[in-house]
Amino acid sequence: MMNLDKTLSAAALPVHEIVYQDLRALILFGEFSPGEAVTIQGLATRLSAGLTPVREAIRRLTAEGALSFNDNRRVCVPTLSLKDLEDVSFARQFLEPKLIFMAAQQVTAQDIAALITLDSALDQAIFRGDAPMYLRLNYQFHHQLYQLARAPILSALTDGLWLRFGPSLRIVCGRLGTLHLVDQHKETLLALKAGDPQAASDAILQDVLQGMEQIRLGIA
Amino acid sequence: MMNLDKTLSAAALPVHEIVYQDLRALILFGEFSPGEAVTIQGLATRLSAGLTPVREAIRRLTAEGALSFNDNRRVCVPTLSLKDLEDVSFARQFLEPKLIFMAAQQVTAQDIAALITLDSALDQAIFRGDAPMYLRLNYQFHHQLYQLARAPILSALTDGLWLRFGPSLRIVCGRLGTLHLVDQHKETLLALKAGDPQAASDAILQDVLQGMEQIRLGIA
DNA sequence: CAATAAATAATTTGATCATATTCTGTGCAA
DNA sequence: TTGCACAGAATATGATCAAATTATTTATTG
Repeated sequence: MMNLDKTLSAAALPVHEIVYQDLRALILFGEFSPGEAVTIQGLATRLSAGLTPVREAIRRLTAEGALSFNDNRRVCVPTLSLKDLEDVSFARQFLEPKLIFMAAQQVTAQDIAALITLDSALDQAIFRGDAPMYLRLNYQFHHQLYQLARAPILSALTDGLWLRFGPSLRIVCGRLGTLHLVDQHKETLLALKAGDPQAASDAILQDVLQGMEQIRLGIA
Repeated sequence: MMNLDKTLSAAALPVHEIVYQDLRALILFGEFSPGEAVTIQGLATRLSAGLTPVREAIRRLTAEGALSFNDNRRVCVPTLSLKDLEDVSFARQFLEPKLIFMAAQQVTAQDIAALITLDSALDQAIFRGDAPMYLRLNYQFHHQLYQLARAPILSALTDGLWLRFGPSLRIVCGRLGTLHLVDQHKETLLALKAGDPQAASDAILQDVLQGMEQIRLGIA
């Protein structure tokens, strides 16, 4: 008999991959908060998966810093200290401008159009006060820029940082709402259209600094 | 009955942790070369472990970029392209100086003494032409510096980069020997003793640039 | 007939699960 | 306070199935 999954989805991903993505989304956009405990069996039940795939997904996210493996062998979502936030901020401050500089050098009109669409949806989410959607789209906007740089290693490093501050960002948004949020996406897009890598890089740096400052205010 | 492991080793680490460390060492210092395939069952046999712990270790190292997960669902040690090396180099160029700057601000005389011991052993390994030992000690020297910075997130990022260029560095050493190797460890240690964070930071930057250049020459 | 290509069988490897074992912390009793 | 038992959770194994690779055979063509 033919595999239904293959006909419906593109590639029939392994369960451990699906669990990884689901758990990742739960941490970034969902309901897992800093400090919250994560049990293997709980996740297996929740996502209707076996223990082995869940285990694999957890190890992966632990390696990325999205989860922390305690001495008790228990796993939880780490709490970001102010010191940690400074470290993340430092890393983002040079990684993101570099990525966007590289992206700007090879971006196509089509790529820019896609980014503009994304940014419009983002604005609407902010206006509606739809925090979960804002979180998703904001991440997606940045993530898509990373992809355009075609620098897999730097992209992976930068992507990984989102898992560190994601849960805190979510808490901040939940507490303060979305209406006050500002970004430098418009400026970045203008620089991309103008084919000015340096300006795009500068705009993103401002965006990063603003974003990190929001979190600092939120968790302080 | 009492667990023997606990009396002998420090903590009775889980098998998946031991497998992780072993496999990590095999990639960094051992015999796994870029492009080489890694099979779950092969590792399980080799390390006398079950499939699940091996699986977990592999997922962890995949997340760190030490292994790559192909479309075939097979796993192998990735080959570092010149472009990749540039990216790694870029990241190291700002991460390591930052870490060493922070380390220099809180390093103790005891810490410095330990580093000097390490560096002496390193010199001897170079003199003896003992490449495997050189690789281990060189990594350990840097790793120990990272620890002193007390910046877990930045340390983890930087540590992870070694897994990216480790296999290539090993090949280069095997091909060119160790006698021509140079580093800036002495200068770094002097700056640490003098309590001069900026000088230590500068010295490490030179060390990183030299190291990356060695690899570039080796894989070109 | 030789050589290449296609099809098929055999083997290896990966994915997942059910189950047994070990570990950790907690509450209760001495 | 100390020791013990128990519940919840993590750990680890081997069995089973599915997918992919390799080897073998068969077919086809120049």
